[in-house]
Amino acid sequence: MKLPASTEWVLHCATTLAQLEPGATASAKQLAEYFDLPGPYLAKQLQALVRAGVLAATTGPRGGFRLARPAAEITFLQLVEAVDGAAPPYECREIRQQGRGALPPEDCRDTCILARKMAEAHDVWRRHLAATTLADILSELPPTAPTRTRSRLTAGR
Amino acid sequence: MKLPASTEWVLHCATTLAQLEPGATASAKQLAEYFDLPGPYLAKQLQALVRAGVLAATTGPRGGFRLARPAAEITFLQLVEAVDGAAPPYECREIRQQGRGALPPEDCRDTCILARKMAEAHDVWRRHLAATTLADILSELPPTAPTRTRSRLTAGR
DNA sequence: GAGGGTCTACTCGGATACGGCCTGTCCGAGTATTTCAGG
DNA sequence: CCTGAAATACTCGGACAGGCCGTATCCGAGTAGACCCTC
Repeated sequence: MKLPASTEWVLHCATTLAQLEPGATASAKQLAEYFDLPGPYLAKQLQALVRAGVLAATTGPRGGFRLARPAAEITFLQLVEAVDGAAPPYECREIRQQGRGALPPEDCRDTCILARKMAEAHDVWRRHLAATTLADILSELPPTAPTRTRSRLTAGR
Repeated sequence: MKLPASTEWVLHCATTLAQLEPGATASAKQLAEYFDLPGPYLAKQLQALVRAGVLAATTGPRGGFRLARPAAEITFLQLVEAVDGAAPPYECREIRQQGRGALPPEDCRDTCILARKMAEAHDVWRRHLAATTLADILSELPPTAPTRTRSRLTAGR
């Protein structure tokens, strides 16, 4: 069970975008240089965030990405599932109904207990990530962070 | 973030072994036929459980696998991490210290807030899986299950 | 000086190769059982 | 009938290929801005 490395990228990029003044944008190239990441591949991940409705993109000069909603309404779960997908890690393939020990269908009306326990754990994980928003992160940053971020980000403009 | 398909296999196999009488064993071939799984590959996963100290293996005729400890002391977490590894899914590569926006080391004494939040979610997940033991599963099965399982399992002996 | 058209340069968006891990398979080492011969 | 050893068949254990997903890269379509020419 491994999350893509791009998960860290989008979390940091979203935190960075949340520090811009409302309406301002940052291009994929700027963000890539800000974190020393492969630019085109980072752009691919940011596109996924646009498809998920978390980011909004504008083309042309001075264009780029910005948050599609207030930072308080963007959760970690939305960011993670945008790049990794929302499929649960444990997939029940109903092996209890296969082979010599196959259970009869009438004993399988309810979902498998094992699958249910695994799904519960996944639900706890999702809830924990859904409880944290970008606004929570910003409130824990030093007050001088946004200005520093903005200046360093636009240094290569 | 995806768990191996063998996760489901070992959960079901461990539940099956927990239904045997104490000291009895079941071979990889028996378990494979019981669930219609690829035998050699299943054996590979069961070996991982042996290395993790969850199962004990005895060779020779009438040999096979059995639980290394009472069912009440075997948690889902031990089973899952035996086949998938204990590495956390989110790996912080400290990209905050790279590129144009690199933070100075004195601002990075504490672990990254993003990594901490992700680690918390992973901890919640692990705790939930650690709270469920094989004994809990057995208590939710119908009382007739163990005898049925034993007879079906040894049918191909 | 003001306005309109064109031109440019920069942006996102999707389609295309490479590498690593999971899946699946095989064969070899070791051992408890079984068998059989001898006493 | 009992004892002992040897043969045997069954088990686990680790080493070997194939396929799929994540990683990395490229080029094309579209657009907002800037420039310049004209009135």
